[in-house]
Amino acid sequence: MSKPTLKSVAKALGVSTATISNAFNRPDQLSVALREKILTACATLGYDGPNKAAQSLRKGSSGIVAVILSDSLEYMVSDPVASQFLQGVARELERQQKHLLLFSGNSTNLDTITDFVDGFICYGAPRNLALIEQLRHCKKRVLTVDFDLPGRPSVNIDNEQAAYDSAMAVLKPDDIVAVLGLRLIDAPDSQPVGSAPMWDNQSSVSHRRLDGYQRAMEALGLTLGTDYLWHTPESNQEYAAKAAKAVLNQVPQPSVLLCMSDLIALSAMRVALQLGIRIPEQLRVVGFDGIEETLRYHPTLTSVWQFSDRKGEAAARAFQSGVDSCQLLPYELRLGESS
Amino acid sequence: MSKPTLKSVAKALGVSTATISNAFNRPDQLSVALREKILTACATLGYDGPNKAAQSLRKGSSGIVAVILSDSLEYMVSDPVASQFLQGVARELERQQKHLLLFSGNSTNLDTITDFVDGFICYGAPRNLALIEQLRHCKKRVLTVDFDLPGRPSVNIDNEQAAYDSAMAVLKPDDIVAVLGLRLIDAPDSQPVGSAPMWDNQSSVSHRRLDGYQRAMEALGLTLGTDYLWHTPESNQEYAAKAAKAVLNQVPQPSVLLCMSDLIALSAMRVALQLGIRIPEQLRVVGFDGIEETLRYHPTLTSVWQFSDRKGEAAARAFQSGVDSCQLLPYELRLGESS
DNA sequence: GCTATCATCTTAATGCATTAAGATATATGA
DNA sequence: TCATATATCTTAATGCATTAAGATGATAGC
Repeated sequence: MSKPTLKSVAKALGVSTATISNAFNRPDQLSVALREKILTACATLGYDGPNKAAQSLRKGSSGIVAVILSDSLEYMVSDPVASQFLQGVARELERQQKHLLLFSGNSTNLDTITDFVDGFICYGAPRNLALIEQLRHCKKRVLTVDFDLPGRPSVNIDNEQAAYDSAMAVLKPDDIVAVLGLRLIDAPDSQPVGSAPMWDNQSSVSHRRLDGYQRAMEALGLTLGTDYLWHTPESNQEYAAKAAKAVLNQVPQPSVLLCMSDLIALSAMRVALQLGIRIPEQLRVVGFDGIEETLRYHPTLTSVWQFSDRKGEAAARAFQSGVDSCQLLPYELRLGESS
Repeated sequence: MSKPTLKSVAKALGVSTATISNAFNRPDQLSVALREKILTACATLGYDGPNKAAQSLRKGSSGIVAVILSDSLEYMVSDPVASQFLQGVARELERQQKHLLLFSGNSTNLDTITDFVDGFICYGAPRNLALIEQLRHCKKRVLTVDFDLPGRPSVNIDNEQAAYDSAMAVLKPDDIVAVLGLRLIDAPDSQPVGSAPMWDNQSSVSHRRLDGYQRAMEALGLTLGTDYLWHTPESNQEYAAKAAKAVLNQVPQPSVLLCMSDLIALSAMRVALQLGIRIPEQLRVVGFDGIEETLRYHPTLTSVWQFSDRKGEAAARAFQSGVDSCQLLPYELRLGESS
């Protein structure tokens, strides 16, 4: 005996397939008695409802939402900001009774899964540029987070303004400023951005934040020295430490470190302490993101809290809603002992 | 104009649908010239290959493999052992050109996705017992890791033997032994297992490891005191610290701590040092898993390395192979400064 | 008693593709 | 030259279900 299908069940009961389908999908379309009968029959026959793949083919939607992570799964999962975001998405999707398909931004090909999903929530610009092209032309719903795709809805915070706010809260007129963690393309190690920068053409959040930092500096008549702006390939301990070490050994020594993430800021503070630099007396540090770990660390970090989990929820909701607007979420500047 | 389909493309070119299908799936079934023509026509028409959902329906396989995590996504992602495993699975699946669908062990219902996937790789016993029942009767391929399901293939290490080995390498005839991290069901906080234990009926790895620890103790004529065996709900800092504190304050004080994970062991060592207990002079500690963090910590930990990433790869390979055997992977006992 | 309405069920078209088996035409070998 | 093999393409059955529109009989209203 082969697997039971709508058809086989219908035949077994001597009713039409439409009726069986209705028994599962539109109970008001048939009598209660018959429905009961059908349902019990299904149970004994081992039929557990309409095949979802066929359903998806017919209805044109599967209930699966793909989340495209900018980098590899492994990296994303280890980054507290990203995994918070993921948790938020997962939570909201669960509410909607939908499913989450994780997709790496390193992948080359979207259309292995496009047909299975209702659309894509794209978190950050995918590492693989080909993916961006594919997302542009994708026929399914696409919502971006932390980066923009022309004509697509997005969820973000005002990175420029937030960076400006945090810098303004910390900077003084005679500061020497360094910025850590600008994200360049195809630069595999930490390095100074230099005078001929390989600008990231994807308008990543780090560039928006840099804009904000620089606006604040201009407001105070400060300039950013060439070797005081560093790229890091990822927000991790080692890359950040390398950049921090280099920058803190510059002459003159920076008095303020504006960082693109809390992880980078934490790492930089550790380096500073190792170098015997006192925080905040000799060096003030500003982070970005707002992660729990900064609360347990001393000195606590001045940072922009963007509540990534809520961002995840908002993204999943916006995806579901079908609205095509670009949503800006609130952020919160929290002053810590580091400034 | 609606979306192009196999049919519409066929009509546009004046050939049969079979030919179009063959152009994509079986190039040897048609002339090179026609194939070229079809492919370019598809490009201009905006048809990018057969719909995968329909394909999956027809072929009966989708190329998507679901990984069921024992706990919530959030927890799994924060546990280095689990996320290592995940990385391994992701890596191997990528090689196979398959896709990874992450599924939480807290979920209640499998059949929302069953029809979309080729099967399940189940990592640890799902928190939600209903899932286990569903996996038992699941018609798709199911492979388990770190726990067993009758009649299903599995990938694991010999937890009992590994635990035995590590304990034998550390224990001395007059030791006072404590065991930390047995996993009970439905016990939400750290607690002594006590004399009337709520045994975990799922043959979790922690029980196998306990078996090994106890076999080693018996071999040396040692017994495990009632309050020297503690449950923790998860392998995290707080739960572990609570258990460790309690156990280390027992009289007589334990001289050996056999832990169910490295995370627990690390946490226990921190507690011990805080209590002024010297390691390994006054207390020897044994972990389980083998995680990078233990290498950076001093004293380094004696532990069983089970190489979770390789386990992930092995699982994905075994899943793909279709073989129904229960595979035991090698482990490695590494002695550290903690013993 | 007759028609309009309603509840209940069926028919049949449809979604998008795969694939075994059949149909042509062309090339091959003796 | 004729029969056979080969290359190339088509037919039609199939996978599993949804859903608008039609059929049937029962109920209600007048």
